[in-house]
Amino acid sequence: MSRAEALSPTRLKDAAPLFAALGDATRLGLLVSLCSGGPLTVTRLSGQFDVSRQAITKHLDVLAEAGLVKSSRRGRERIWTFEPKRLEDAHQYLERLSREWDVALGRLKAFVET
Amino acid sequence: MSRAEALSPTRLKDAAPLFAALGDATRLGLLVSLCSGGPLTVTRLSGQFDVSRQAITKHLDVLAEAGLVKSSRRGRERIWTFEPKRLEDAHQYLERLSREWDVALGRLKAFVET
DNA sequence: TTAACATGCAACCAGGAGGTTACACGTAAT
DNA sequence: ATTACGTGTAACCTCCTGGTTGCATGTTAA
Repeated sequence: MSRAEALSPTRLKDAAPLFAALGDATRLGLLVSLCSGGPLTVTRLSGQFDVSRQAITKHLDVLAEAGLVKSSRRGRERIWTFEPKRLEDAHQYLERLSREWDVALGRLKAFVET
Repeated sequence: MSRAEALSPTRLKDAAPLFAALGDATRLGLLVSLCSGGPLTVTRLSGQFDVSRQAITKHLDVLAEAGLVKSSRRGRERIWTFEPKRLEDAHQYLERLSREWDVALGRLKAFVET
């Protein structure tokens, strides 16, 4: 594995869990809250949604597993914060795909013109 | 709904199904195949994966539902092609999120400096 | 016209995802 | 010291997802 590959997963297949984590309306809502509302606690977050605190905890665990959020304890409460790095990864995956597409289009154009 | 909103869904929540469609390794593989390998038929595609043709069909249906692929009949076979538009949408959703994050950081910085 | 091929459709199955309720436990506030 | 609060854990439920097999149907080729 090269250094470039170590920085962010090379294979597109590795992006699947990341996109899966983004593929839920509640989780996207949580990300937006943490983005714009700053670090928040679980009970605070669950006040903004129609599901129980425990359900929100599960969603946050999924986001944490994907590296999209991070948590830290402070006294009896746990603070959740947004983690922008992995979002950049997802961004790059999409760009890689569309680049591949553009290359294919280029090949097609070259073929047609022959 | 403004014209800009009509072009691509406004609410981030609407992005969930799109990301969910991307959140599966097999489906990402299909997209890559269709991107770089050009339009392909179902049986042709299923040759590249370890699952049955019917399973691949289901995945293609999911991708089509999300607007990521398109299909057309030609004789007895159905040709599947990549559809780059929605990928651009996903791209924009991610950018919107990170922009929101940057704005929040800016607010924090302004607050600290006061 | 028959045989081979590509697809469509339906039934079915196992496991995981998203949700709930109930309760235990540590920490803060009065 | 007691009460209130925030969280963690566990059991449970339902529904969807990803997968299978079997068979029917339409289309091309020999």
